[in-house]
Amino acid sequence: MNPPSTTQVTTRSHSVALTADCAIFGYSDDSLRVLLVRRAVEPFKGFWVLPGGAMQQDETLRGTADRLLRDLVNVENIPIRQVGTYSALKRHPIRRVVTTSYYALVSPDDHDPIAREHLDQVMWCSMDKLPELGFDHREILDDAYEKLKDELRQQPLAFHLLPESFTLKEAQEVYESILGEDLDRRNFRRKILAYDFLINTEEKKPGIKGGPELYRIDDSKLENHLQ
Amino acid sequence: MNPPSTTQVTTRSHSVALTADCAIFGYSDDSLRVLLVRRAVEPFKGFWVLPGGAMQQDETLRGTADRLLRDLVNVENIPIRQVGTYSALKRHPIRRVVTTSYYALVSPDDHDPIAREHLDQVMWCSMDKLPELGFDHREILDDAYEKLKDELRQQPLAFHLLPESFTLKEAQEVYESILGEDLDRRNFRRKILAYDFLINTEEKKPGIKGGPELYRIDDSKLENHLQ
DNA sequence: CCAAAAGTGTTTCGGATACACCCATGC
DNA sequence: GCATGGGTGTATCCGAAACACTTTTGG
Repeated sequence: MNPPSTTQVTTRSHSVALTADCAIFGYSDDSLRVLLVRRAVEPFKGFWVLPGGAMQQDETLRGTADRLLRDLVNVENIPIRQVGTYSALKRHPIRRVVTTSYYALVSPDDHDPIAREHLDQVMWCSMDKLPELGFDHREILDDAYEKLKDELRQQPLAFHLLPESFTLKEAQEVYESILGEDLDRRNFRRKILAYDFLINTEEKKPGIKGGPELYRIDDSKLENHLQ
Repeated sequence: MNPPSTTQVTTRSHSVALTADCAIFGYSDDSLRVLLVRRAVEPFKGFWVLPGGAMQQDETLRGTADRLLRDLVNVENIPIRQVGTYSALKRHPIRRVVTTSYYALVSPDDHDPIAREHLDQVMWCSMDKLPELGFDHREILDDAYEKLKDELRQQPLAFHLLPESFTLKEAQEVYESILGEDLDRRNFRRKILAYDFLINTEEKKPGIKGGPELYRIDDSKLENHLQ
């Protein structure tokens, strides 16, 4: 049995690299998607992976994740949550890399830019059709997706995946594709209309039979429901 | 906007130390307790902190946490969960230390040994009477406690805090002190007896009016309910 | 005008809560 | 024997789930 000296940092750092990896979720073309990037160098050259980067000296891990989001999708102040930290010995085949993962939710209003420039190196990949991922990113992504599902059941997060105005049907479809289950239309409407952050714009979405009403979010009120 | 090169580990490690800190919870003398150790060196010399240690070269963070538990309370194979990773720039005043926190639940059958030897450096501190903690350990402990509460509401974790045999009243008291609310006796009994992992030992606990029945856990069945 | 989708209310069910009496034991 | 705590069953409440018809619009 050791004395409490175990509480000190007694050992040298073995040049462990610290990184942040980010599962950036979006919703488009009727499916939940995650942003993947293609590795340009070994190891796992040519594999798709979650975007990630090394934590800089003057940065927190959260700061690293924020920076990735700025660089890749040019957004700030969107919901982002820490998921977990992965430290298996051989998760990176060459050197010791410990990574902390986050997930983030971006609206389709924001996630166009990058797609045009690096079509061959970046993709919004449907969660139904994931390729093999490099490193342990499949496990990291699965954990992030599970956490997203857990949180969505407890708070109305999914609206961050919708454009500025949307129909309730569209909101329901986002919920359904994240949770992977069908929801009753009337129960769903009742439930989310019970919140006070949905504003009926009094406009109707053209081009769709039935003439569905468009809603938008009162951001300041939505914040009361988060966390 | 950066190209996907952000996905590579391009920067040098700045000798960031990686540690694991552990909120080890136990239940004794009618209250939920957490194991604290007293810092023997600067910074925060003399302050109480959560037990923690540096991740070794051949170790995962989880391995570090397991080692702490072996050294401090001499237990293995008890429930342990990762809570979060803390990377604020000045959380350690001298060097950069990033820590990943865990919480663990130990039974009173296990948590005697250390207390005798290092009475002045280790204590099982009631969660109601926490001293000021060094570093950001108060925040880490609060987060761990919140996570414990969340998980307890969803799965029957608290039995790991009880001795081998116990009365339902004792189990209820553990639940009540973790959740911080009073529970109805009959509803509580109904709920946990509905699980199949409680075995009535047919013995009664002596020395208590009413002659309460003693129960024990069928570990293999309990496992079905965890995670 | 007809097909497709949107909008709306009520009933039912199940789990959680509230609650009161009898029984066993310690002193 | 009496005070204290243990053990048990039922009525109620509330949120979730199930369910069908009318209205609006596009073609």
